Amino acid sequence: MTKAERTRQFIIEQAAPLFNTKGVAGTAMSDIMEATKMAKGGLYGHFESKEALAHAVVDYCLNTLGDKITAAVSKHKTAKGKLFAYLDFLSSPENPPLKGGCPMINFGTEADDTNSIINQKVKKGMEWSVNRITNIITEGVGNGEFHASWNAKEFAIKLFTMIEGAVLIARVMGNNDHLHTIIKMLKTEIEAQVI
Amino acid sequence: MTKAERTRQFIIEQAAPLFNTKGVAGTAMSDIMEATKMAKGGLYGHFESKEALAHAVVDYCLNTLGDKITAAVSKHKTAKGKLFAYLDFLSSPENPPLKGGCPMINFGTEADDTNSIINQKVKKGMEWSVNRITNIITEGVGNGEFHASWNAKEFAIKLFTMIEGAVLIARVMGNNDHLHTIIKMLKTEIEAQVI
DNA sequence: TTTATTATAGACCGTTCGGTCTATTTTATT
DNA sequence: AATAAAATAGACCGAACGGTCTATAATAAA
Repeated sequence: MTKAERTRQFIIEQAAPLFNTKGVAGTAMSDIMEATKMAKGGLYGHFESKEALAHAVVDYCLNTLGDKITAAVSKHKTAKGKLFAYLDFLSSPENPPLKGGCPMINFGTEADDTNSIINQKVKKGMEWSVNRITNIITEGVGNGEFHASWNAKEFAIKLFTMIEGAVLIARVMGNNDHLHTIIKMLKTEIEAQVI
Repeated sequence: MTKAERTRQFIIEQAAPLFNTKGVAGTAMSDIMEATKMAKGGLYGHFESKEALAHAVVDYCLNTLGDKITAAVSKHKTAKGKLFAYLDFLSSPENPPLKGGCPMINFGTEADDTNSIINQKVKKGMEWSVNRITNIITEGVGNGEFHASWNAKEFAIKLFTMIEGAVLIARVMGNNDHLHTIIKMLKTEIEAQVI
């Protein structure tokens, strides 16, 4: 890793929480100068525009989140264990994977009507998430852990939808009461499919 | 309604789709000047700041949405009919209640970390929404339409969470496939509680 | 119709925006 | 240690930002 690559990565990491909390439009390059303690020329030597930096930050946030989920999930061997780990991972926003909350919600909401490149990135992230959950369930059905009649894709959509909705609501409400309620319900539904 | 009141309302209505699609930070007063065909002085005669206009717009969006839902729901007499009307109302974003999507998602996401006044407004809107759904279910349980064992509050939270999640995902994905799946599932769950 | 009041246009203000450019420093190569 | 290359600081730029102010125009009251 060259110095340039390290500095580039450093900028992304410092900028990520700013973009994720204040939005792309709400974050100024001067904010990032302050966070990195770098001058303007230094930043623009690594990114040709604020837009380009925003793209790198979105990629970084999405990848970081995915990696952390993978780490949490892959600790378990059973499909049920993996699904529960996925849910538990999200239910402890005291130790949040990323400052500012879920980047799919934040960047997705800001970009949907105004920035097709970021919108596409988030879309891919969402598809990837649903597919990951679907695969875990399919696996569990395949090895006899869950009832064969369980519609993996449909429940994956339901789970992902409920999680995203609950995380959004938790952020706005400023507490995790509903989030915990939702996760409890999802766990009950999963449990009901265990043979 | 005085002229000033009418003009003020006109500005809010023209500004609402802008704030709701591009965000508060992403919308400039010059955008609103263009939309209203008014000069800067005209706008600032009715609102002391962009922030004050944003507050009025958030109130307007939330109230408009609430009114339209009320209108759709109150056409029906049974609790099941009301719940279905609520779901159907949201499942036709071809005829959206508001350009830019759900204002609770849009303003809630932008404001959660940066604007406590708007955050509070959205929070109230969410609590109002959950209460409204809870009341419909409680009513249905009370008049023997639904099973007495149904936990109204819990299902209301679940319904609202799934709807918000699904609307968010529909916006990012650019289609309503998952939204329809979710609504179908919710209708099935409601149906299962009908006596 | 005159008069008092209100609403509006648009020039203007200081600040901040994203972005450029060059001189200088730091790093890597030999 | 000398040199070539890369990285950085910060002055600078024009445009756009939110906001003010005053002269004028439209409205309402008499």
